[in-house]
Formats: sequence, structure tokens, C-alpha cells
Amino acid sequence: MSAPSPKRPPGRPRSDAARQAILEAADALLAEVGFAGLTMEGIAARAGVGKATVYRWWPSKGAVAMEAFLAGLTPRIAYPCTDSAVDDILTQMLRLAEAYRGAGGRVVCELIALGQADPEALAVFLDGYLLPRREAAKDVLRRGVAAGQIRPDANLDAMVDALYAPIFLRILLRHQPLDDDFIRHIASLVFSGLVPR
Amino acid sequence: MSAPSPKRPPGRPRSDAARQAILEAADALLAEVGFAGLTMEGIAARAGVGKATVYRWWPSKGAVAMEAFLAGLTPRIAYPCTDSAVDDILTQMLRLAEAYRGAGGRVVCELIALGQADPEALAVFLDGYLLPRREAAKDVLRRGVAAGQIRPDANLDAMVDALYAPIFLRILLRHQPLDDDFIRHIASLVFSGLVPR
Amino acid sequence: MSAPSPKRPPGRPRSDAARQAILEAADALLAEVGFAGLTMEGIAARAGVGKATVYRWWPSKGAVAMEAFLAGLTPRIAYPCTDSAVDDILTQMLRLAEAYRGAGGRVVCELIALGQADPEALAVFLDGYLLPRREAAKDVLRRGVAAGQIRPDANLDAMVDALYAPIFLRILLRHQPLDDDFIRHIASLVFSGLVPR
Amino acid sequence: MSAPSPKRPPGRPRSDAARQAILEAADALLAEVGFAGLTMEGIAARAGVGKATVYRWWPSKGAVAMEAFLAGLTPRIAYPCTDSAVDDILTQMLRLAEAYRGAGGRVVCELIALGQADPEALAVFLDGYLLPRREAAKDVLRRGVAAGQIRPDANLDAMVDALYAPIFLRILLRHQPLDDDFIRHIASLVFSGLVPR
DNA sequence: GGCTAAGCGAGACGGTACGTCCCGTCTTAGG
DNA sequence: CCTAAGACGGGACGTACCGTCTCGCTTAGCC
Repeated sequence: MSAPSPKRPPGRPRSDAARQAILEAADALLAEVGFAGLTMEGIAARAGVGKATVYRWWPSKGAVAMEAFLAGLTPRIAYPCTDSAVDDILTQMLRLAEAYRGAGGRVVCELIALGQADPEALAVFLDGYLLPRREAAKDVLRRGVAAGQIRPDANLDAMVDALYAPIFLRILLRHQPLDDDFIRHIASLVFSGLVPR
Repeated sequence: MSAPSPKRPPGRPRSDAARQAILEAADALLAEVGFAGLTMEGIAARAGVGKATVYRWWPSKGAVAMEAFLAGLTPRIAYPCTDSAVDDILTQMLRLAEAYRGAGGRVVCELIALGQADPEALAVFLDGYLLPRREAAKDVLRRGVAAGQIRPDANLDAMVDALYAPIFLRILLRHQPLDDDFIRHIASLVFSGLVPR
Repeated sequence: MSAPSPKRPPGRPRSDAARQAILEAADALLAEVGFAGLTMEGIAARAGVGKATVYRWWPSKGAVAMEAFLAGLTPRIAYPCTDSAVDDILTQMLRLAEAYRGAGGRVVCELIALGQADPEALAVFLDGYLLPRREAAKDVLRRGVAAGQIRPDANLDAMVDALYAPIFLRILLRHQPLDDDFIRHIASLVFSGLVPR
Repeated sequence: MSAPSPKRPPGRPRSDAARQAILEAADALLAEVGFAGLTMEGIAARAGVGKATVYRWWPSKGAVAMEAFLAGLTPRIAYPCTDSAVDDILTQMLRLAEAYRGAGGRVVCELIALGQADPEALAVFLDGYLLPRREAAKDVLRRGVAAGQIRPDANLDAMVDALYAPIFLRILLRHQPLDDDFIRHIASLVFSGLVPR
């Protein structure tokens, strides 16, 4: 019966309460002071936790920040599901832009910046945030294809990039505002070439 | 009273040798230890210069790094000028992608990352690199409009974003390869909606 | 109900093996890294023992160190017993000085130093080492008083201090050598005032 | 004229104000929390000084403590100068005992303890505190010899040790109280053997 | 030629956060 | 109920940089 395979390690088990407290503290601090202002010391103090405990779970403030952000974000920007896939995409793009105009956008930018210096952080960001969203977007597009609203020979990957990259670029570079008009322009640009004649 | 030669301030003039030494030191250190490992102290020491001298010329390590990098970049990705503005854009996009697949791409990514923590650095990046290129692109597009190859009601800013943002996103996030096929897809996506019927 | 053997407490009995392992580990570490470098964590790890086990037996690293040291010390500097108590004291003082010039002296110094920061360690040192020796010295002096070699109104406690304190001071402060001449000087100084006229 | 020998080093000169503030802070903390409770961090904070500044001047808390103690102590326990050298010594011994019963005694003990682990600290303690006092004591004794109050063949070094070592031993070991009676006993013990017959 | 003013190198200054170490307590599973 | 293991909250360690400051020394134009 007693399967020895999983093998609980000896010693006091790690406290998930501490883990949660750290993630929540990091999330709150990210929103308040941004990634640059984030410190391991601050996180530990806010979480009521020893610094060593933070280092026991994550190797760097980047790792904590990434995980905290993803944990705090996951259930936020969903796709609607109406008859028109094109409208659904547009609606979600507007929602996303709305979210990115606030603190969320700044954090996303900082996490992408972090990823430039830390490939592991980038991988976590992709797997934990970006790629799932891309898949969701592609599902909606596939629905549109099935419904005859989008040409069946469309390259969905390129399409997702064409739709969403401009949003990311504008929050990253701030060269022009990310307003709803811009979103609509982009969407119409992309879709006008891909709707069946 | 004495309003002589226009503007020469009194005192010892700034040493351009120091300025050059700092930029070279910063450039060398960037290559050796990367952005994250760069410090004002290190730059000053390497350049054989007092820290105060560095601060007298630039407000932050971001500003030094940006200027050092842009000075060393001088990237010549010009637009061709054929009869077809659409073809010209595509040709240049392919050249740009080619450049960005190499070391130049990493540099641009790091500059953008730096800009997330340092607004002034971002401004320098925009003014010194990005905005001039956008203008060049828009010039080509305007040529296309004039030649009747692009619809006159097209929003050129959105169009530039739609064309180039996907390139930036792929070098920043590396979620999919930045190959020529992808470039062609994006271009055709964008232009197919904007060529006159 | 079952009231068997009088006093055996329930549960697993304490492991004397652990106790021994701890003392040996402490002794070894003391020799390797000295008092300052000694840590409870290090002792426990070296002994292959949980930290809690160390704390269950001793309240502080000072207590462990003291016991480990006294256990390893077993110093046998006994008093001779001739007709002359004064000579017996002098003989023993010379032996003691001899012992203290070597490693034993360093040990005693370190124990005294340890006692300055740890009252409990000091108490152990006094009860386990110093006070028994004082009593032995006083016994010899009492013998001298009984034999008419020492004035009966002599304050024995002060006398012991006067005789031995200079030895301790010279090993503690190293301001001058602890040679036999010095010992003889001290002894003659003290006794010359206390022998009956 | 311009003698190049002393050669002021380049850079901003060290701030003696900071140095003084650190010593005063350390002295105050030593009296309040003792050597064990002393921390570099606490000293820096109390002195309103960066930790690095403390480390720039002294390598360890022991070094700061030693210097702070000596600086704060220097002008305290002087010898009177009456006709009787023997009385002068006794008077000063009583004063010293008085001082050592308070916080000063604890600090001296801790510094001696420190010296057991740190030879440099011990040297500073000897040169800066103990040896000068020994010389002063020997001067008084020489005065006594000159005045015919002390036998000219007395070994002054041994005599000083015989007089003062018991005081140190009682504050170090606390095996018996350091009261005035004890001081008088010791003094009479030592002098009774050395006054000329 | 002397004066004034600013830039120069150097590096100490008051700070903040780092990542590590050890403290003494606790929480497990197992003997 | 003791044991080994080791995570926990806490706090000091010594280091590295930050951005500012205070020095003595140029290096210039102006009187």
C-alpha cells in the first residue's frame, strides 16, 4: 500500500501561507511602486515574512514579480462569445486596451523589459500569460472561420500578431496614445483584408 | 552691459575628451556586463573620470547607455524608392527583420527594456531612433497615396504601427520566429485592406 | 492504572549518543574555528543532530562550549602536601603557571572571555572549575594556619585572590611574561606580610 | 617651500565630525547595551552616519568599541599626590574599584574578553589603557621608594600586578564582591611585606 | 599677469538594498 | 515523547552603488 514513490522530504514542510502572503505582497507592491521600486526586503516586510523565506522560494525579485503578476492577473480579461467572432475580438481588444492604460499596462511593460535581461522570466511570462491568451484568441478566430466570417486561408498566428502587437508597442513606446479609435483602426485594417469577398 | 560674443560662459569649458571617454567606457561595459551590470561608478572608473563628471553630462545610467548605444548603432536601413511604394515598404521591412534577427535586435530590445524604467531614456530612444524612422515610413506611404496605390483615407500612423509592431513584438517576446514569410503575411494583411478597390 | 517502575517517563528516552556526538562536534569545531566561529547550527550539523536537540540539552552555545571544554580539559594540578603549607602553595603555583603557559592557558582565557557575554557559562566555569580549586587552595592555607605558618587573622579569600589573580591577569593580558620569577615574587610578597612575626 | 613630503591624498578628505559622532555613539551604546548588544548598524544609525563610513574607519565593532571606550575614558581615574605614596595608591585603588563596580567595569571586562579573540584589540587595549596606567602606578611607587616608604629592592612590576590583578579578577569572575574591605585587605597584604622594617 | 569661475580627478559622505548567515522556535514523519 | 530535518520570522552582517559633497588642481576668458 504505502507507495514510497513521492517521498515527502524530511523536515518541516514549506508553508503555503507564507508563499501566498509573499505573492500578495508582491502584487500589491507592483501596483503601488512598480517593478523598479520593488525590493525583496519590501516584499518580505509587507508579507510579514523573513527575507530568507522569499529567497527559499524564488531566486530574484524578477521571479517573484512574474509569478505574483500572473497569479493576480489570471482571471481578468476574457473573450465574449457572440455570433460575430470579429466583434468578439474587437470587444476584447478594447477591454485589453482599457486594462493596459492603467497600472496593469505598466506592469506588463516592466515584465517584458525584465524578460530582456532574464530569459527564464521571459519564458514564465510567455507560458503563464501570453501563449494561453494567444490560443484563446486563435480559438475565437477559428470560430470565425467556421462561421464563414473569416477567410479559411488566413494565417491565424500572423493575424493575432497583427491585431495585438500594435497594442503592446504603444504601451511599450508611448509614441502615440492607445485610444479606442486606434484599436478600431487596427482591427478594421486587419479584418478588412481577411473577410471573404 | 557687456554683451559680447553670443554665449560663451565663463570658467573652464567642458572637456570633450572626458565625454568621449565616458561613451566609450559605457559602450565597452555594455558589451561586457550588459545593461543590468552597468553602473555609473563602473563607467566613471573605466573612463578614468570622476563620477560627478558623468552626472554633469547625463542624468542617469540609462541616458549614458542610450547615447553610447545609439552612437555605436548608426544603422542604415534605408528605404528603396521604386515606382511601387508598397513594394518599397515590404523591401525595407524584410531588411529590417534581417537586421533585427542579429545583434541589432538584441540592442533594440534592451533599449526598449531600459526605457520602461527610465522615461528619459525612452524619450532619447524615440527621438533619436524610432520617430525619424516612422517619419521615413510615412513619407513612403504618402508617396503611395499620391501615386494612387494606397487609399487616401488611410490612417498612416495606425498603418505604420500595424506594419512594424509585429516585428518588434517578435523580437521582444520571441514567441515565434521573425522569418520572411511572417513579414510578407503582415504586409499583405495590412495592405490588402488599404489598397483601393 | 499501570503504575510500574517508579520514575521512567513515557516516550522515547533521550539519546546519550546524541549528547556525546554534540560534545565531540563542539570540541572539534572549537579547535577548528575557535569560539567566535562556533555556531549552534554548525554544532548540530557536525554532530548529525537536529538543532532542537542541542537546545534541549543546553541553553546556549556558551553552555555547550563550556561543557565540551571542561570535559576535554580534566586538568590535574594537585597540591602537594608537605610540612610547609607555604611551600605547597608555591609549588602548586609554579605548576599552574607551567600549565597556563601552554594551550591550557588559552583555553582558560577563552572560557573567561566567554563568561563575560554569557552569565550561565560563567557560572559553569566557576562551579565546575574555579571554585573547587579555590577551596583546595584555602584548605592548604588553613593547614598552614593550623600549623602556625600563617597568621590566624589572615583573610583567606583575599589571600587566594592576591596569590592567583596575578597569574590570571598575565595570561589574559599578556602584558608581561608569566615566568617562575614572577610567581616567586608574588608569593613572597603575599606571604611576607602574613607570616607571623 | 612647498614640502611635498606629507602629500595630502586626493579626493574629499575624511570628515572628522563623522569620526567623532561614531565614537560618541559607540560609547553611548556601549554603556547602554554592552558590547554584546553593540552592532555596527546601531552605531551608524545613532551617529547619523552610513554604515560604509564606519567600516571605512574601523574594520570591526571590536575596533570601534575599543577606541570609543578609550576615548571616553581617558580623563577619569587619576592618582592623588600626597606625602604618602602608599595612601595615594590605596586611594586610587578605591576609586578604581568604585568605577569598576558600575558600567565601566562591565565594559572593561568585555574589552578584555574581546582581546582574547582579537590580538589587535588586545594590543590597543594595552597600549591605550593599561600600560599607561601601570606606568603611572609605578611612578607613584617610585615616589614612595624615594621617600623611604617602600623598600628599595621591591620589584615594582610584580607589585603593580599584585595590587591590581585581584581587582580585575573579581570583576571578571564575580566570584566574590569587589568591596572596599577587599581592596584594603589586598593593599595591606602587599604593602605590609614591602614597607621597610 | 592676476582674477574669477567653472570643469576636472578623486573619493568620502549619508543612504538603501543586496544576498548570506545564524538565531531560537515551530512543525513535520518516524522511531 | 524524543529525534532528524529543516522551514519559519527576525535581524545583523559586510558589500556595492546610489547621487551629493568637498577637496586641490587645471583651464580658460576678462580685466
